[in-house]
Amino acid sequence: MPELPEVETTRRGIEPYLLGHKVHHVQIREKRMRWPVDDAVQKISGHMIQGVQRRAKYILITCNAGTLLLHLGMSGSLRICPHELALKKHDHFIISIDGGMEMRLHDPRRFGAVLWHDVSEGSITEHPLLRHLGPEPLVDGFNPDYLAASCKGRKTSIKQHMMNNKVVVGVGNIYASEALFRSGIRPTRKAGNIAKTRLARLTTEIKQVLTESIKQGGTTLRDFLREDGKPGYFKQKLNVYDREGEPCRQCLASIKKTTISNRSTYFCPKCQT
DNA sequence: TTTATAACCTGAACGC
DNA sequence: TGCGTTCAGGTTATAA
Repeated sequence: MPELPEVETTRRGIEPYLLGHKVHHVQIREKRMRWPVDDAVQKISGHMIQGVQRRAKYILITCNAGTLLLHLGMSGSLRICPHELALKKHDHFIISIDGGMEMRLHDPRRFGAVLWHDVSEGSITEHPLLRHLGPEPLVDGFNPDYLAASCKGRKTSIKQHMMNNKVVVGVGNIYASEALFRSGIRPTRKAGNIAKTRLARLTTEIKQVLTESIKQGGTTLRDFLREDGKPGYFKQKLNVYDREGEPCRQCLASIKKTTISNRSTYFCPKCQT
């Protein structure tokens, strides 16, 4: 569910409550997540939080004992709230901070993850889940030359290619469709069969759509809420995602829906070739 | 090596 | 109302 803008919105929301604050208590209410939650995550307890960062869709909460890795999966959200607020079903993991506040991970589908990377295990960038990730989409390393090189000889669809975390991180199902629409590229087109000028455009549009969405606080489709429980406002800006049968905002043609590797994919049959 | 598919899980929406 | 079916924003492990 949450894509990069949602995760970044969440990160920015929780950072002021965590950074420089001491963790008083850690509560694991449900161990059955993507991977079993190890008791080692308790090690953050008693430490002052020194960093709240993001890598791909992982949120990294660092103290001098190690780093807590959080992933929101498809249905996860983080919320900052006072200790007294009643717990909800699917509040699986809780960090109590000084001042009576808590950060709660709520994740009905439990595709999310809560992991501990101890300082003794070396740099967090060498964590098995992070080590092989491609570049962040908003950095200079993700550019037309890089994307063109990555596409060369690839027979898979451009949409699948851009959703591959080894190519570039953080581009999920919504923004893949949106960036391809803005670029005029049909999602089913083979990655290795697209002119470099068009890939250059795609590079720009990926950066653009993600940046715009972050400014709007992410996309709320069903259950994404920001750290303060409010929705994001980017949905109103979507051109194709979840708009099957509705008129294209550019040419009025009916938006089509197809399936690429079991994921719903939306495009305009006239604007995207 | 690359690509496609199955699997993880709950809940909302829909049709009958 | 109730039941069954389908679908959902992600990622890894396994198979082809």
